[in-house]
Amino acid sequence: MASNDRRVRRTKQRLHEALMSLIVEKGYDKITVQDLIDRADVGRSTFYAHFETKDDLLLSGLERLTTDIELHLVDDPSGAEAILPSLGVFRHVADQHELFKAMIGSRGIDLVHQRAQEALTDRARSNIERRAAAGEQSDIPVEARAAFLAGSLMTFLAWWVDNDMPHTPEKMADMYRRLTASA
Amino acid sequence: MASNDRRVRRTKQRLHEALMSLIVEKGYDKITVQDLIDRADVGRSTFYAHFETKDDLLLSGLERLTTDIELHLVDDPSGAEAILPSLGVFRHVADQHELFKAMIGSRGIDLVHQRAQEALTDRARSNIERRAAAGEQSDIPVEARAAFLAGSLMTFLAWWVDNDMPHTPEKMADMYRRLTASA
Amino acid sequence: MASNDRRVRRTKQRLHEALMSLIVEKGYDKITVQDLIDRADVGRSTFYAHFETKDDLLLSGLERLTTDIELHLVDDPSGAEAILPSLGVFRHVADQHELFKAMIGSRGIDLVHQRAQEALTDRARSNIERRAAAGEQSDIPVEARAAFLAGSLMTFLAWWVDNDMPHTPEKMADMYRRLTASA
Amino acid sequence: MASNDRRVRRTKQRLHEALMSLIVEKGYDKITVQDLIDRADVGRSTFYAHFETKDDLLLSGLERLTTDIELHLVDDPSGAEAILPSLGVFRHVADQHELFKAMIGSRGIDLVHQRAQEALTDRARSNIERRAAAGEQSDIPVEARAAFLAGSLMTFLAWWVDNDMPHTPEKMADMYRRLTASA
DNA sequence: TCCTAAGCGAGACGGTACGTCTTGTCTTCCA
DNA sequence: TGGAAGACAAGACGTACCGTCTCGCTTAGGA
Repeated sequence: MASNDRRVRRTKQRLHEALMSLIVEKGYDKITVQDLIDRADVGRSTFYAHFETKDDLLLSGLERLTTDIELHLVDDPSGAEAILPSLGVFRHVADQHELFKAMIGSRGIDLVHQRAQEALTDRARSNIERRAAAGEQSDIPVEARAAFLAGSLMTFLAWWVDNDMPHTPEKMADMYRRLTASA
Repeated sequence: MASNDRRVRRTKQRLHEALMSLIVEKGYDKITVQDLIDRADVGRSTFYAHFETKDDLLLSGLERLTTDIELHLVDDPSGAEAILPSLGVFRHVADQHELFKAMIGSRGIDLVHQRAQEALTDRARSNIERRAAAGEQSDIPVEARAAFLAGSLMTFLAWWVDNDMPHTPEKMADMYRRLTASA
Repeated sequence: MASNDRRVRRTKQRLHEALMSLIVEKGYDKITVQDLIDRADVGRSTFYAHFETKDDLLLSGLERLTTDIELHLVDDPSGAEAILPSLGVFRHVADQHELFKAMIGSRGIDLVHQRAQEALTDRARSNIERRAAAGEQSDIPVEARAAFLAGSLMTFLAWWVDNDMPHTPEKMADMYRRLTASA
Repeated sequence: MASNDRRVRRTKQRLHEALMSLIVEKGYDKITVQDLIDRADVGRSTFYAHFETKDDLLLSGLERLTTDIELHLVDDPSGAEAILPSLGVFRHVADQHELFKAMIGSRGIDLVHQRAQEALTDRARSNIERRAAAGEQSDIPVEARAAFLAGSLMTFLAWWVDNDMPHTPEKMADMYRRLTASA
């Protein structure tokens, strides 16, 4: 039913918002289902009608996050094409510093880290393969290069938000580009 | 009392062994304190007399791990000096593949990942500073370089054990050296 | 609207039938409102539009039961007048053995037991009073006699259906008459 | 271990006391497990370590009740031997009027009613059989007589406590004896 | 050889969170 | 416009672990 769809969407939305605010406030691990339903003003069974577990709620909200990240993986217009153009990502993360610190910082959420890394790896792999098709060569396996590029970008992002962004997004992106120049 | 020391050491040892075997069997997260004391054949209060929590038991056993890793961070005798000479580490990890997969693989234990990364970062930082004192220069901040080198090595290790070591330690170390040549 | 009245009556009827069949199948206590509306093929809100609770549904259907019982409390034409002429009741219960076992057996439904006992007590009381007006005397209070007669008949009925009617209705009625001869 | 036995016994005792006081205060049906553990100052898991359900707690405490009742089923010293000598029981019930009203009154607890009736039936049956062995005869089956005597006594007790004991125990016992004289 | 204090196993305990279940209310759609 | 469908808030249920605790038994060193 359409009307129910609307109600359902509203309920899920409230739970996602509750989750996000609680992650920033007290950290994902300390959140209980009771916290979530109190904050979202939702019944316990309603929670379990829509999500299997707390992790399920988190993951279902993560698609937006990874989509967002991918949308920001666009080339700096002024520069040469990079395998993982990171400037947009650094800027996006800066915009929601607190949330990203709680999510992908070193004390962040494992699940988020994994998903984000997967998304970056996928993007890196397809870009590498596109270049390979265009004639570029490397004797380092594609998978290893993709993992390396994605992993070091995640590390860089985590280090950056952990230390409350000691450099500008531009400087970070520049350092990342130079450090991975050999890849 | 010497005898008590001996008994205490034996009790702790049994708990550490129980932890390690259970990590490989069912994964750290699924282990309960009850599992540990059953496996170690130890009383519940005895566990809590020696360790505050399951994490505490893990961490107290981790010093050996990080020490081990540091011991293997030695220069390949044949090659030039690297900031993070990784060959020994890849070899060491290969020797205990199952355990390291459960500990530092992408589905591994967060705490271990953090500690290992800290250890690598510390080593990287001090090596960079030693070189700086020797005249080498870089306009990328030491902290960023150290985080990058340690993080990408961890990522590489995780990718390697996740995929059940598709390459030899020598090939991995070579790839790591070349990919980080710009750092 | 007459048509609505008809629909309403039909809905109530279906719920009553669902209740009766479920009582025999799984026992009153285990029945949930969901069971009832599934069986009656009725919406949840429809149930609550007509009945406040499961007990309410039961009670509203009970009037027929007590009326029935009262209709069967008629004198055995061949015998002397009894305060509670039980033969018709035993026969009526025998006709719907399963249902009455689930309703007034010792594992039956409390509410039904209470209502039936009330009905019997009322009848006993008015019969006693009619006799008293006709000159009969007893130094045992009316209320006590009525409670006694009704209660022991209920007990007898319960014992009978619990044990799957080990005697004929005639034998039961005869025993009841003789055991309560002093009352 | 003796010490644990002592602790366990104390815990169970507190739960039984909590149950009894709550039965009088709000009625058995409205009591939740949470009420019980709050009142007894006991942890939730402790409750479930000792009792499967609320009913289990009730039943385990009921043995004392039925034993009590049986102990009071003794002959009135002054009178002739009765199958169910009720005076002691009426007196015992009077002593704990509130509790028994909540337990065996018509709005009482089904489980208790059943158990008490079983206990009375057993006693009646064995007394009847003893008499039969001594030469007494009746053409009414033993089971029917026992059920009748026990059931009518329960009814009488229920009626008495429901109406807040309108007669003395002696009067009640006397009425019961005379009403069941034919049995 | 006995004494005594610590280490220890066993497991009861209070407490917290879980995921499930049922209730009675409320909202929307549809015939 | 009223019944059907079913989402929802509320809250009790029984389970799983946690970290604390009390209790006796063992055990080994010092008297």
